[in-house]
Order: sequence, then structure tokens, then C-alpha cells
Amino acid sequence: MSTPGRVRGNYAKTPERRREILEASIEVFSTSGFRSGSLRDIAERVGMSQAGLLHHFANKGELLAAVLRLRDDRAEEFVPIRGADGLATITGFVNLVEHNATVPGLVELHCVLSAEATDPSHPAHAYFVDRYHWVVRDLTRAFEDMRDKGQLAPDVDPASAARAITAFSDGIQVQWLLDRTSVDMAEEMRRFLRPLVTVEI
Amino acid sequence: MSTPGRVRGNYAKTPERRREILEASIEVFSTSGFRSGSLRDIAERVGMSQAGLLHHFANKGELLAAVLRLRDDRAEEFVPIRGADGLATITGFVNLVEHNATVPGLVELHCVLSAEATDPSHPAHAYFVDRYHWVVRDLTRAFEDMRDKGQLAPDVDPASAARAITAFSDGIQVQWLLDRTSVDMAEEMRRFLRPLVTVEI
DNA sequence: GTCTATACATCGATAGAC
DNA sequence: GTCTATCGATGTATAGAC
Repeated sequence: MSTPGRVRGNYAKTPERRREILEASIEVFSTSGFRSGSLRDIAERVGMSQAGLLHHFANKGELLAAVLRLRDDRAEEFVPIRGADGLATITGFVNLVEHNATVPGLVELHCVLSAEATDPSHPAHAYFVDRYHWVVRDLTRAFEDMRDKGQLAPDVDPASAARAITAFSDGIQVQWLLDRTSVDMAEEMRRFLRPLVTVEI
Repeated sequence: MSTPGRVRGNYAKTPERRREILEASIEVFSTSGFRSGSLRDIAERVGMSQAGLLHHFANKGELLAAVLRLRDDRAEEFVPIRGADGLATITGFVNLVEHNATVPGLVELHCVLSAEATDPSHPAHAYFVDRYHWVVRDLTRAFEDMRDKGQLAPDVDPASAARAITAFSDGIQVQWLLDRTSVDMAEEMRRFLRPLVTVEI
């Protein structure tokens, strides 16, 4: 009954199992990083052997790629990055930060992997270089739209504001991870944005 | 002639050798992190065996502690954190960021280790929790001093400004590490600070 | 002070039975 | 689809010669 004779494309595998593995991978990679996190640890969390896990993902690098893809899907479904309204993008960004406080695992994953991946030989290096490029680009466009609508404070450069909000967001996450009781990420983020805009945020 | 009979305190060892090892450790830990960085790799860089290295530092954790201590010494010798003048502290902080652009190894070390150490079981976890506490505290005092002297823009909360400049600094370093050609850390930092203060920065 | 040798753990990946 | 068994590489740390 397993792997039925029906020749259907290539691998239907079991999507649920893959999903479980990805969730466990997030847990492990977020606390131990990619290089130190082990396949055995991940496999144990879903109750299978390490060899069994490698039936679903050919190797460790492929698993990492799938984790990053899953992470992006979730973030994008939360932030309306596309769409003409710049203000909506920025408030969506703040909402994402607020939401992130409820999923510490994903925050850890981002912080740990992005730092690890600054090494050019890291398998996710290109991914993160690329990701920051389009994040800053999209946010720049959002601030440009706000500027054109008079929603930006004078002397605020859209590109610098985009870099700044991205940097602030990353940094405040590290502080929050190190001491979750005394840091309110979303509140600090709004306080940071307020001097830059002329509208309620 | 080695380890002479003179009983003098405990270990004079060879400070120069220790220094070499610490430099190599910074290189390795900054690119591979603490958990993935290996003693063998460090030892090779100073031209000795891994066992030889462990003559100078009892174990890997002790080596990490020494690296962090060295890092702090260098930063503190650069920023006048102590001293009544808040503005001097803040400009010193900007100068440190400017200086950091010339020592990418130390920037990497900070980014990688601070992210890795968000895990409570990491050997440097307590160190980083502690460090952020007093960094934010000292910067808060600096901004308070500026406020009292009318150097702070109205509606700027010193504590939030302290968190913000710290977060911004950490985040911009990650972006810089991922793409050093298109990010000017010090310039972005000044642009970030300008709306917060009433003086030239 | 530095080395070789080694003990012992753990890693990713593969082979092959069921 | 999942397992056991195993290979070869690599990790930290220790023992003991020089």
C-alpha cells in the first residue's frame, strides 16, 4: 500500500510528514543554528530515525532551503508588501513585529540564521543577501509613496528610512530574545517610527 | 628552562602566545560561531597542535570567555562611556561604529555570538544578557544628560532612544556584513540620530 | 610548552532489509 | 516509508613522552 504502483509525477511523499519535519527543524535550527543543529535531533522530535528523515529531504541543505521557504510564506501572508499603498506596507510591517512576539521560534530562527549566514560560505548566504535587498527595496518604495502623499516628515530619505526600520527591527529582536520581559518590540518600533512620519502610526 | 622552578603566583604562561591564540579565536568564532568553530582550526592558525592550545586555555568555554573579555576591553578603550558628558558618550558610540567598519572580524564576532547566545543554554548567554543591560543603561544616562542640557529633541524618551540606538547599531551591522559595498554604517547611524537631537552630530 | 597518540562522542550520509 | 547498521569525517579532551 505504500508508494503505490501508480506512477504519478515523481514524489507525492507525505506532505503532513514533511510539514512535521519542517516544524521540528525550525525548533532545532532556531536554537542551535544550521551548522550545529543536527538531523538526529530533528528526527527524534518527530519520532523517527535520522535515516528515515533523509527519505523526505535528500540532505541537510535541502531541509534548510525548505525551512526558509516556509518562513517566507508565513511572513508574506502577514505583510501586504505588494500593493500601491505605502502606509499600509509600513503598518503591516509593524503588525508583523507585533505578531512575531507570539512566535519566538521564528524570531530566533531569523536572528540566528541571518547572523550565521553573514559568512559567505554558509549555504544560506545568497538567500539572505538577496532577501535584504528586496526587503529594503520594497520598504524604500513604501516610504517613497508616503513622501509623495506628504506622510513623511521633511528631510527623511526613503532609502535611509528603509534601511533604518529594517536594522531597528533586527536589532530589537535580539534584545527581545535576550530579555523578553523588559522589551516590547512593537511599542518600541512605533516610537521609532513616529518622528519619521506625519501621520498616526 | 620551561616552567621554571620559581614559584611565582600561578601561571605566567606566555602572554604573547595567549594573545596570538585569542586573535585566531576571533577569526574562527566570528565566521563559524562558537559551537561550530573548532579548536583545531584555531590551533592551526597559530601553528600549533590542538592539544598544545589546550595548555593555554583549559577548555573551549574558557577560551570564549577570554575572547569576550578582550573584545570588551577594546570597545571600552574606544568609547568614553564613563564621564559626565552624555553627548561625548553618544558621539563616541558613533565613532565606534565608524571604527568597526575597519575591523569586520570583530563585527562578525558580535553579530554571530549575540545571536547564538540568545539560546539560554549557550555558554555566553548570561554574558550577553548582562552586557545589553548595562549598555542600554549607560546610553540611557547619556541621553538623560543630553535632555537636561536641552540637546534632545522634544518627546524623545531617553530609555527608548537608548534601546533604539543599540538595536539600530546591531541591525545595521548585519546588513553591512551581508553587503559591505552598499552600506555606510556610520553615515546611516548619524542620519538615524539627527532627528533625535538638537545639536550637530 | 609542545607534541603524538588516543579515547570517546557525534555528525551527515549511504546500503540494504522489511 | 521507515528501520538498523555502518562508514568516514570531525569534534573535545586527556595521558604521557620529550
